[in-house]
Amino acid sequence: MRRGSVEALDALFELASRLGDLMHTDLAARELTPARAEVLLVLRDSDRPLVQRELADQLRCTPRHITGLVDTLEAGGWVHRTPHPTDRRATIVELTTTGVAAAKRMQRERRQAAGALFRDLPARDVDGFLAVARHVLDRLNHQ
Amino acid sequence: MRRGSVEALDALFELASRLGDLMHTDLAARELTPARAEVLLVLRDSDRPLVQRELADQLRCTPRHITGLVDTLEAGGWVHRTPHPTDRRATIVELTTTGVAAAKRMQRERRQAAGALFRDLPARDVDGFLAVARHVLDRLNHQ
DNA sequence: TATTGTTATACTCTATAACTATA
DNA sequence: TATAGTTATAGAGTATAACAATA
Repeated sequence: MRRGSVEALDALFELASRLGDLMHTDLAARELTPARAEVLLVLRDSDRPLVQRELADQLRCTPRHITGLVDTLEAGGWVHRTPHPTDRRATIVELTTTGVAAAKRMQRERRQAAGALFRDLPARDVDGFLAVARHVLDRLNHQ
Repeated sequence: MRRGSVEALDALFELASRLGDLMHTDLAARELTPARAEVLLVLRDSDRPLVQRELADQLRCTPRHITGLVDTLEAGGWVHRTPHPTDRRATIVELTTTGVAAAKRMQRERRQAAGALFRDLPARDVDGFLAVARHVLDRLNHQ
């Protein structure tokens, strides 16, 4: 077996866990959670409004779960629901001004955090890290 | 900012998420969950029996949470509680034979999975990946 | 007075199943 | 008959606060 594989896997999980904790704390200060923040980012990344079903597909979760997330986000003023113009079963979810601002801010902070984490590493090393990560992701996805 | 930083961070989270899903599925087939499996692994890695308080410290969670995890693990026959010989407030948690077998098996499977994921990459690349991961972890831990 | 583990309570993530309205 | 979203229910991760027994 490849030397260092287990260590690499351990480091990967440890890293994800620590970064996840940090994110969680930062989001909590703004009354958000990782799952709810993810909804905002998906809406922000989309070039058009999404229907709840599409949100469920993109977040890989159940429609039922989306109902709850959107309920909370709507109550907090981040998104609002609109009836679909032609399909009366469907509900369009759109970011409010507040939601757009929150998503923008999260994107900016993510860029800054990424920059800070890898700052004093040679570009070559970061590229190598990314290449390995993508290689492993490919393995997982196709097969 | 370092080019590729954001992509590296994204890939890292994606990877952790996919691997986490796989683990979750595998563990569920054995009536375990990630949190409960972690208890077994910590006990297995320790050279001596641990008290619940020590488990909470090592898992970075609350003593209350440990109570629940150990309750379930004990009911399932993976661990058993023993009164501490000298400190009557404390409770020692030890793996049963079943628990030891489960922990061993998880360790073996983790080694195999790690090997499979990184198999067709040059050792140099895996080492580089690990070095970057550890560098970033250091940044997070000390500062 | 401090510590160990517990009861009580609560929020969040996530899922399945049954149901309503609509396509 | 299939689909979108909801109500109902449930398990799991995780936390804080209050408390009893013990150190």
